[in-house]
Amino acid sequence: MSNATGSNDHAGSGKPRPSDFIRDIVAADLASGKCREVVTRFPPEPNGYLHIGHAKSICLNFGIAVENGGRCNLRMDDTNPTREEAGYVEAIIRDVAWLVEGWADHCFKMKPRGAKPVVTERDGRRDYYMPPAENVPSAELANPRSAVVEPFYASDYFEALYDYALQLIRAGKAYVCDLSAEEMEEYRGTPEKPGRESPYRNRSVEENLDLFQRMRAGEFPDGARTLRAKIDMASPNIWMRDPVLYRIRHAAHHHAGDQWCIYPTYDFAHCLSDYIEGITHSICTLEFEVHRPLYDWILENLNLPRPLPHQYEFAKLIPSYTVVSKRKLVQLVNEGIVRGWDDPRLPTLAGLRRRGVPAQAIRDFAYHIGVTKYPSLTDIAVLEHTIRDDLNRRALRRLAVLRPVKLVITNLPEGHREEVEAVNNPEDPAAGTRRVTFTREVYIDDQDFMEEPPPKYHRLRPGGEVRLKYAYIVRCDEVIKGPDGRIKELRCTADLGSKRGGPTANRKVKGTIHWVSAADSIPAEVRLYDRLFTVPEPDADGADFRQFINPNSLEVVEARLESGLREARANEHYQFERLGYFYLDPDSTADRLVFNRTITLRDTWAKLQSRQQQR
RNA sequence: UGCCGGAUGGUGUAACGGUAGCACAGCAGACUCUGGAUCUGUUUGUCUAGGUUCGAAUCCUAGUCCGGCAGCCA
Repeated sequence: MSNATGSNDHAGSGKPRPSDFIRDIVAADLASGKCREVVTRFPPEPNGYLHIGHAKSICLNFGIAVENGGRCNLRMDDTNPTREEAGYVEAIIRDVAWLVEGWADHCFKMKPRGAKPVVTERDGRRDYYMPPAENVPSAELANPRSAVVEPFYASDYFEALYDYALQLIRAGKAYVCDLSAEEMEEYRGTPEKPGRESPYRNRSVEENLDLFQRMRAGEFPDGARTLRAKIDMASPNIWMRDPVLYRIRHAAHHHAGDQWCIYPTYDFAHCLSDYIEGITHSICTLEFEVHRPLYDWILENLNLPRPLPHQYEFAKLIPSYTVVSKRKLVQLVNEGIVRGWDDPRLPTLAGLRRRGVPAQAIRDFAYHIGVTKYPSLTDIAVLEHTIRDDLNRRALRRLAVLRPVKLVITNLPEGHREEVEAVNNPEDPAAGTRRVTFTREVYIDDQDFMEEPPPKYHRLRPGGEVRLKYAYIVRCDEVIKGPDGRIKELRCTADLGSKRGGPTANRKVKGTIHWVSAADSIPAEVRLYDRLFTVPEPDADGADFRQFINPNSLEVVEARLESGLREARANEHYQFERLGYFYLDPDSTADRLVFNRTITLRDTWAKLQSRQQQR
């Protein structure tokens, strides 16, 4: 098939375009001429924050648009006024724009602010169509309060949906039902037993029309009546047993205001929203598979003039060592187990972003996990790998000491101070070098010295040698302890000829450790994050996931950073050498820096050590 | 036990009747002024039983196991 209009590069990763059963269908539809352009949509309900699971869906929907020169609409699936809030809409726009920026922003579609569907006559049939805004600068797409564009909203189609409901009634395919919720449940039957027809099922068209109009006019209380599709109460598929299309809810809507007291259900609104926007491929998760016959039934019974959208289902992401369900995320936030929706320990896009995870790494993750109909548990190590892989290439290297121990070089004069040259990124020579101040007294990390080290320990020990990165090889002569027995300082002598370019520079020593100048470094708060849960599936078998919370998911240390980090920038990713990747937190102030550890470096020593301990 | 869907190494995925491949994880080694990165090697797999075929992960039959569905949630 042709790539003429699409990118052959997946998600900006340089990897070949992916292939999966949905992309195969899209390619076949294009090849057969079943559709000429590809239009997808990402339809979150604005009642929570987007998370890594949504990222899979976003990458799928936007990816298909990018690869085929199509477009992808961001749509708020907001048909239930009692659950949804405008505040979430802004967060969703921000997260989506962040995730697709630089990759799919040209396919990312919103609509002119305030626009409603265009009404036309086609072949004597009334038609509603909601086109996207054209030529929108990407800054506007990323601005949740843009004056020119806004997302698509299912609630903008309420008038059209009402009209479609009227058409169904007139065709004798929908009726107003007076059964209470409890009665309806009873009439519905069970999966094994067919349901019974409602006594209101055979009302006349005129009576249905009258009643439905009065439902809209607010004549009945919540729950008094519903509009139902007239399909088949004996269907083996529960969703075909005269499903509810409209319910009465005397409640204001976050977007539509207070003009409605009847609201369409998901099943009625979703397929028609897709149609109205000209969606070709409506991609959703597996739990909607059994709804597909209803999706098709509604569209096919409306005599619509344009091509109909089709629904395809894939398995949603289940990541290990975290939870992703809206209810559980809300619980973590509301119970104060984490500090908010953007807590860096959460799998929310806002949390991952704050932690320092690049959007590219999330897109790479989506690429690696693939798309199938098999509901699998995905090892979070795959995400950790794509994060390290991306950050290794781009992060600026800096020196920082998390748990400082003083090291004094006795053969250097009091007040000695010099500058050494340090590499900014060994993966990227263009990143250049910088000067770092080296002094007689430095700090090293307490893990880099042991009085009685285990076998294979390559770092500093009494009488042992180690290289201070970019500076000298030092030998530990003496360990000075305070009255409490804790190490106060390490007294060392340096091999003064061992600096780069010096006569003994090429001497081999087992270990190289990082350091910062005692006098020239700056203090900072560093937040060390670990997985939020201690088990791969914290919510398996209906167990209370809170019992598996990792008590050490956050550790705060008072660190010392090389002084150049005073100018650390937000949005810049840093590697603190030998420690991991770090990212400036918005809690930082002018005189107090706060860093989040995005992720540690791969640590083969730690692995070796834990294996030794297990023996 | 109704309907819909699914099953390939430890995990995730590819192979579209023709050599079971890739990634992550693991293990072993090389290299290294990051125990990082990089490179090399390597352990482990087609749910079961029949059938069709020169040939089956793939097609057929039967079974097993797993997931989803009985909101006026999405």
